Amino acid sequence: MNERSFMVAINIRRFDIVRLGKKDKYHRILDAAVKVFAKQGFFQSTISQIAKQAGVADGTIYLYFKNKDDILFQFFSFKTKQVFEGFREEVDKADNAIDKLRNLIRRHLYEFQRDRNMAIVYQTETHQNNRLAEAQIKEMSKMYLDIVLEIVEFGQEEGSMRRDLYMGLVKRVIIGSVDEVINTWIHSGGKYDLVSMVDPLVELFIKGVGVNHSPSTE
Amino acid sequence: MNERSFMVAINIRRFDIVRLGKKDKYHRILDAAVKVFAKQGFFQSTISQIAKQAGVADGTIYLYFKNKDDILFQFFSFKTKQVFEGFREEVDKADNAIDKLRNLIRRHLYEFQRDRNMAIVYQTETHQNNRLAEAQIKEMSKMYLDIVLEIVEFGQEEGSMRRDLYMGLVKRVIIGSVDEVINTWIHSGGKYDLVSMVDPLVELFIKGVGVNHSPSTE
Amino acid sequence: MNERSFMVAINIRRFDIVRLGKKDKYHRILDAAVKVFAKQGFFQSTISQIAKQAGVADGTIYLYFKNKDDILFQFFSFKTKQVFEGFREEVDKADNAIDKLRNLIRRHLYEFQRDRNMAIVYQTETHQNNRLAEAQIKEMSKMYLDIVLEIVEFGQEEGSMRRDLYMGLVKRVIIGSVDEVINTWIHSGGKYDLVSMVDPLVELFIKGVGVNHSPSTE
Amino acid sequence: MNERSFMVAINIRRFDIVRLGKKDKYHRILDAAVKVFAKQGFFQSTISQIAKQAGVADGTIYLYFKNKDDILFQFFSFKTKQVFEGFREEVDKADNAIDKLRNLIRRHLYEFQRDRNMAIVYQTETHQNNRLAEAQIKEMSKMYLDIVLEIVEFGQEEGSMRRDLYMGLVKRVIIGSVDEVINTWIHSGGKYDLVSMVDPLVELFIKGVGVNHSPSTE
DNA sequence: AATGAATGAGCGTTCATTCAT
DNA sequence: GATGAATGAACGCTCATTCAT
Repeated sequence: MNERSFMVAINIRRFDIVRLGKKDKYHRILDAAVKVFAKQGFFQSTISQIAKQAGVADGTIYLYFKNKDDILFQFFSFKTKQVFEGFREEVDKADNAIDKLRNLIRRHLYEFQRDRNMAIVYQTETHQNNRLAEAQIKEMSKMYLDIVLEIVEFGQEEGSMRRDLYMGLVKRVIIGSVDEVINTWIHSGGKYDLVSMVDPLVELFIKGVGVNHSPSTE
Repeated sequence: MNERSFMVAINIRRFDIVRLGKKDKYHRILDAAVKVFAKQGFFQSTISQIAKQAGVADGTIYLYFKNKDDILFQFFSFKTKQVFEGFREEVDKADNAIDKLRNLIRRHLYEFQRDRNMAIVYQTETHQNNRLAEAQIKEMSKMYLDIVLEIVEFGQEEGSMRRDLYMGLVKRVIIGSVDEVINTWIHSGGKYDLVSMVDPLVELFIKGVGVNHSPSTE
Repeated sequence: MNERSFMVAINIRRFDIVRLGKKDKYHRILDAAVKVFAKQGFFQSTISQIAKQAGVADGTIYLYFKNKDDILFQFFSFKTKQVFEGFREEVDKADNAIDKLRNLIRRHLYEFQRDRNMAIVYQTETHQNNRLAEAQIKEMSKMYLDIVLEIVEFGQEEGSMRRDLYMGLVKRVIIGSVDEVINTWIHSGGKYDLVSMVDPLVELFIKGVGVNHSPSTE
Repeated sequence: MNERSFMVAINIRRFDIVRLGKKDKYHRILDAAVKVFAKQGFFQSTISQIAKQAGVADGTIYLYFKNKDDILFQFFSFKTKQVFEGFREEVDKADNAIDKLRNLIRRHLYEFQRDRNMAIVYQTETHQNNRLAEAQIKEMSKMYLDIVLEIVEFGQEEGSMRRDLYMGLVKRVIIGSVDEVINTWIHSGGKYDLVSMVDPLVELFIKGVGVNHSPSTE
């Protein structure tokens, strides 16, 4: 008797969810930050610049991020990490080592081409002694290294790759090469198609630059 | 009565004068800066830290460098450039492409292992969108790329390297790989011998990771 | 199809409605504020902390208080003032000066012991050059001083107190002493019973610390 | 021959020492800070205001103080502490308890009258839950309490003070009274002579406000 | 030449207050 | 009324650079 019941009907259209979600502003800021970082580097970027780019007040940023460092941290924790996690499934799609490698690199180039600002920030901050996101970077780096290692070992078992390889070096050659290809693309202004580099790149890894020494021994 | 006179005798021997000469202090500051930059990155380093490390006053730095940026500029202009200029002669010593490549990389690894702080600063700041030393970096980068290009073309003419190579890619694979090998060494704390990586690295470039395809043609 | 409907049933019992009434919320906020001020001081306290402590939203506070300063103002205007107004009747209950003084101080100690947070805020902010609640503080202070003055004059007339007293000083000695007794109690963590201090305190005021010089003159 | 001797005569007049010593600017800033704190309270004061008052740049303050808190800390550590340390010798000058007490309070009032800004800041910040200078404040407070205790015990032994005193209370009455006398003086604008309060104050402590009860016992 | 105290612009961050919902 | 996201002014503090000595 002392109770009253209210029946409340709430209609939420998809549009509203997208437009008003907290996620919305979070991502707007994160994207703005990545854009600013890409242009000027983390330390040269100011909160004011990011806020302006995101179209919010300076203080608003602190509703979504603990501090400036945290923006970079979250970039690596969520934005980049997610990209790297996609690599795994791409590799699993193929059933032989060379295709696996090709899929991995293609996806890598594709994702980085797709979001050039992310690519720039990733390449830049990853080569820094940044204690800020060290754990995240190490984790992603290890994930990538492990996938490559796995692919090469798979190739050795299926007989498509040499058994006398210094694995530590193979990993670095592949990763370093992809890295450098992306860097060159970035510094060129992103003018040409990055993904089309996959096939010649993989071919180089497999066959090397040397001419073929007839029979077998080396 | 309110005045006191102090008589101070100061003896300065020629040796001291020489030891503190301009050339000397310039390098002391530059070395100190590189050490500090290596540890904390350019933007995180302060003039005070550099001055302290060099054993001079803050203001003294401005007698030798225009400003903070100029220190990095001069690092690339003189310290690093000189290292890269040594690469040329190393390449000329060999008379076949593969040895030329081997010599180039060996010298590269040797020099970077020799001065780890330089290696760190080079690797770090080179991957930045640093307008500060952009021209210097591009010049060195081009010099390196040209040497590699030259070597590969030489290899093609002497018949030791394939003619169907996408040269732009070959250059990036070689440079990216060396870069990554150095990076790994740096992050490992410089524990192992970097130079010993040359031979397996060159072998990888030449032969690739794939198994040998029967007869001859490729 | 893009729309979703949520039906939410909310049950609110009369009890809750009553419990959240306006009067109630005002006091909840004021109490919360006093608690927070007591712990951290006025300037170190934030509206957010008060809101959290009161269990309301930040904005809600501005429905009951003009601004942050106003909270302190109202603390002195209503919470503390009311306590001080109770002193008057306590004094009137007694019919001789010494008992009047005893009653005044007992009530003072009792009320401050009863609400330790109020005591802390009162003691702290009262010693500040706070323009915020200056008028209120002066008024209460004057009210207290007047009561003490009245008591002493009463004592002089009834013959229980010396006539050669510097009244301005007597007031300050009494007030300052009570103040200090409360301060000490606060800083001790409020461990012991404050009210039990009345009798020895009044005895000290009356007899002083000196030994009694028999006859009369001194 | 390789050696050269320089004889340098340095004349330093007392004036220069006083005017240029590092101490000079340190004290200028500290005095300025105390002035600003006195007017507006610690939390309401800004570094800019202090710098302006001291006639230096904002940054200069950080050459002499670790941070804003440190200014208050040093105020208590050096400026105020020194004043309190002077109390001891004043007490030792007298040979009976009552004169000791009189000397203590006279010096206290004298020093606080002499530097009104110090007095204000001391009275204000001392009544705050300031974790900033807590240790310093407690130390001074204890020093003062101990001196008073010592004086009263001395008085008891020499027979000039009652033996049936609740010592904890006596200390608080004396300190609280002096405190309040100073507070009143401060809030009056420092118009009248504070030191002249000593004699009537001590007389009150000794004899109390009550009339003399003829014979002896009470 | 060498010093290092002094400067002050500029940044990251906080928080009282507002207002659309 | 109640909310809490958003605001932006204001502050403490840092540090590259200057300049009197």
